[in-house]
Amino acid sequence: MRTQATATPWALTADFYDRPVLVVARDLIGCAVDHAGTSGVIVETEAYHDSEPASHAFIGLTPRTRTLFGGPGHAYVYRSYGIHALLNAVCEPEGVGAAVLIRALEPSSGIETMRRRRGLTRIEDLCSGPGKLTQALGISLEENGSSLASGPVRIGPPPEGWENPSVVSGPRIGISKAVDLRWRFCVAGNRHVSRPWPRPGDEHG
DNA sequence: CATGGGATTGACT
DNA sequence: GTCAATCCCATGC
Repeated sequence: MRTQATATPWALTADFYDRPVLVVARDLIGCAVDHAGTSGVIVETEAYHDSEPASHAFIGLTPRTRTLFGGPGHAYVYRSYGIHALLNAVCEPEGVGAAVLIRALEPSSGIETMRRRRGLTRIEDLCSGPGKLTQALGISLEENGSSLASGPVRIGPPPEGWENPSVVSGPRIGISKAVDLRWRFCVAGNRHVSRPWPRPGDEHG
C-alpha cells in the first residue's frame, strides 16, 4: 500500500501521544484542535494518570474507562456533572490509563459558529473552560474512542507563531484528590485560559 | 434495583 | 461568595 497518501497530513500521529502523559500535556500547549470547521489553539491542559486517585482510570478497567486504557491518540470524551462533555487525549501505551484533559482554547476559525452555540459574543468566553470548548466546537460523547489523527476531532501541530509558547504550571482544578500535583499547564498570560489563572512566577521548563 | 458523586458552568445573593 | 442543573456509571443492598 504505497498509496498511504498522507491520509491525514495535518494531524499528530499516535507516536506523539505514546509518551509520558506529563510530556504530552506540556507539548500539546500551542497545538491546534479542529472539529468540523471550528478550531482553536490549546492554551491549557491537565495530565491524569492511573497511578493517582484524581484520574478516572485509578479504579481500573471498567466500561467507563475502557477508552482511557486503550491505545494512544484517541479521544476520551465523558460527561461531567451530568451536563458537560469533556475532551481528553489518551496517552502512553495501550494498557496504561493516562490522558490529557484539554481545558481551554484560543479560538482560530469558525468563531461565528462558536458564538451561536455558546450564545455569547466575547472571544474570551467561547473556549475558556473544558465544558465551554466542547460546546463551542460541537464535540459530544459520540466522539469518545475516535482517533485524534483521522477525526472527526483532530489535533495538529502548532500554527505559525505558536511553536514555542511560554508555559506555566500549577495544581489541577476542580479535584479533591492528589491536589499537590502540579499537573496543570497554561500559556503564560493568555486571556483564554480558564480561572483561576496561574500565578506569574510559576515558570515551567 | 437505588443511590451518590463528579476533571463544570452560569445564575443568583 | 453559594447553589442547582442533569447524566453516566460504580457501588452496595
